[in-house]
Amino acid sequence: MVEKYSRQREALLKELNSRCDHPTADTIYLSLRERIPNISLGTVYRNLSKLAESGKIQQLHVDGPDHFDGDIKEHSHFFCKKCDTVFDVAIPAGLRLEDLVKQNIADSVDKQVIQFYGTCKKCVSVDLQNKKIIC
Amino acid sequence: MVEKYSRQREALLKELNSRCDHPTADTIYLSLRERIPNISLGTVYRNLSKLAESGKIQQLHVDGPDHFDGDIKEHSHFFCKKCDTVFDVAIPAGLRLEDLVKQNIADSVDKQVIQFYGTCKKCVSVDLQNKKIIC
DNA sequence: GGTAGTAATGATAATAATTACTGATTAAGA
DNA sequence: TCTTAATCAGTAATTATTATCATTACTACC
Repeated sequence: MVEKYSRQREALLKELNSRCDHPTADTIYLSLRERIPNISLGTVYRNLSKLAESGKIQQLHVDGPDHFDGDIKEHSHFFCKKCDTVFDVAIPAGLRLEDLVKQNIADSVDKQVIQFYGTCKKCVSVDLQNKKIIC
Repeated sequence: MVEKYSRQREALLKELNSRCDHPTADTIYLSLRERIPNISLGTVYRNLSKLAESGKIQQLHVDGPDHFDGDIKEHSHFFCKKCDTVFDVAIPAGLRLEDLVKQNIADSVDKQVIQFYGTCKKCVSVDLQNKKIIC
């Protein structure tokens, strides 16, 4: 399936790259409707998934609806539980993570979550086995 | 609101502490129904929220439904995108994070997410201001 | 430029996950 | 034992997200 240009997807990416907050799908939808009045929420979700899957944006799973980030450099986030704002945090190597956030953004840190996504060794070996059986 | 003992909440916590996977609310619900046949899914959600809020368990926001972890020590997780399994990862200080996961669990790491939760400086200063006005 | 093929769209329905409501039950202290 | 308030089961409602489908609009080729 060859990806085809679409005005909506382009606007979505531009919107996400031009703002420094970390909007939800709905926030982006409301924002885009000013320029593309009849854009549909489904189109926003569809393209956000597509952009996230191809690595052009980041999708952040948090309390409540997902947030999206146009900055794809590896970096951390600080979520304020009170005002629901998402802050960017750049982590220099060799620094205690929590201290860093506290320097500029956080008054207090309750919780720190580190997550990895990828493919586990078991799944890869199952793939190899299946290959053997088929070929 | 004084917290009152409940058989259901106790069973929930025990269940979560006795298993080493990271079940979803629904998985826990199905499991508990064997011992408490008429427990309701609402009760499971209500108590999971309560336990997570009071820090007795961890709630993991990921692709798809949330997962829960009875282990509240600070540690990382590895999510296999293929089999949807959640692995625990202990991170010794001073080690490159990604390398560690790759040692035992991961064949490949596509994405690493680091998240902080807490209260930002702005919110705290707003709180102070409000206090001034009221008192 | 015309047109065939197909990805993408808007509108809406459907699903999944979670939360809220309600009247009954039960723990816990007086 | 009596009272009160937290908790429950059952169910309805809400929220976030995904699927469906008929129509639109990119793209490649003539």
